[in-house]
Order: sequence, then C-alpha cells, then structure tokens
Amino acid sequence: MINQSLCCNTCKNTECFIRKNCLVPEAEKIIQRKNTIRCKKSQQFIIEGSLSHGLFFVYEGKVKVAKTGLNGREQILRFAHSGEIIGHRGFGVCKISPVSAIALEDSILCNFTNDDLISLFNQVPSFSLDLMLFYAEELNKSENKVKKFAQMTVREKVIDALLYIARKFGQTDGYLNLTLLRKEIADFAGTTDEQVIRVISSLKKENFIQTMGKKIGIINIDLLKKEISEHNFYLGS
DNA sequence: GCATTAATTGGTC
DNA sequence: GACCAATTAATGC
Repeated sequence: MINQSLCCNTCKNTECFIRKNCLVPEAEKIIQRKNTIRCKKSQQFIIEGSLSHGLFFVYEGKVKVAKTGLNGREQILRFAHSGEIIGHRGFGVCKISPVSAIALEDSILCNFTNDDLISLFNQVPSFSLDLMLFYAEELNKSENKVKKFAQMTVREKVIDALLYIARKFGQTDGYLNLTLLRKEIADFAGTTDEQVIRVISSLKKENFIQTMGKKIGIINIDLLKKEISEHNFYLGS
C-alpha cells in the first residue's frame, strides 16, 4: 500500500463525482487530504460491521459490494468499476459499514474520510446535488431489484445478471469484460452456483451464450434480452 | 507433481 | 429450487 495520492486534476475518470464537481478552489485543501489505496485481487477493503472509513472511489480496477448472510452465504449487491463510488451508505447517521467490499482484480481506490466529505458537502453544493441524484437512482435500482428477486425465475435472474454485467462492463472479443466465479454470479442473482451452472449450460445449448473456462460471452444481447423482456421483467439494476 | 479450489452433473427432499 | 455427494477440470504452490 503506497500512500502517494493520485491527483484529481489529472484524473482520467471524468465521470467521478469528485472530479466533476470538486475541482474548485474552496475544495482544493480537502481533496488533497484523500488517501490512495492500492489493493490486490481478493483483498477486502471494507468490512461489514466494522467502523466506516468514509467513501471510496474506484480509480482503477473492479470491485464487488456484498452483504454476508447467516450461513456464510453472501449477497452481492453490485459491482463497480473505475470512476464509481463505494461505501456511500456507510457514512452519515451510522458509523458502522453495512456492507463489505472486495477487489475483484488489483485495484486502486481513492478514499475520503467522513469528515472531509461533510466539508465537501458544505463547500460544494453541486457535489451534494450530484450525490443526492445518485442516491435517488440507487434507491430506484434497489426497488427494481426487490421486484426481480420476488418475481423472476432462476433462469430469468441468471439471464438478468449476465445482461447487467454486459451492460456495465461490456464485451471484448465476444466475452464479458468481467469474469466471475459461478458462485459469484449465483451470489449476485440470488441463487446457488449449481443452478447458475445449469442455466449457463442450457443457454449454451440454445446458442444464447458461449463459454471459455470461466469466461462467458453473450452471442446476441438483443436475443437474450427478449428472453426476459417478454415477461416485462427487464428493468435497470 | 501434489494439494486445493472451482466447475459440472446427478440425485434427494 | 436448495442441498448434498461424486467426478472432473483448473489453479496454486
């Protein structure tokens, strides 16, 4: 972990909330106080139930955000790539982080303390607004997810998970740009790894997807979308 | 190469 | 549709 902070002014992540709103004189000092954290693949940088250490922005890499269930089962809430925000529910009223976050590959994160964030809210109104809109959107997605979990079959949930990954991370050379374990797909879709494997095998037989080891590729995204959109289940998440 | 972990398949409740 | 067991494939050391 090298603590040499990256500079926001030259940051490549133009979609980052800090980058978009906080490159103003009144926020300069606060931004300089951020920490840059480098973590290896599989490294957990937010621990559920531990003291919240503020907000994280993914500078580079891919991470998963999850809640752990009682019998060791985890529910993956979402995945995040560069420019995105992590741990945003950990600050504010509750000082305890409600989620875990784990790097899916070697990643670099920018970390702001809760106090510094509050200073930013006070100094930069557009940042507050931007974040509020983000929260609203997150809530919307979360509500869609409740509906999906209640009404979709396992097959539909797995298809939905694959489409989510395709939408968010894209595909290169016919394969998704995010390679997950079968179990991770299951943890995200809300089912078991055996079920995921069965759905994947049948989708493969039906020529919707192709696989190469762990890698999964969607052959025709629109065709796969039809599998769930016909049921009016296709909502953003 | 051996040991561990993941993927797959079949079966039971 | 979850859980368990057995087999095979992949991966780490």
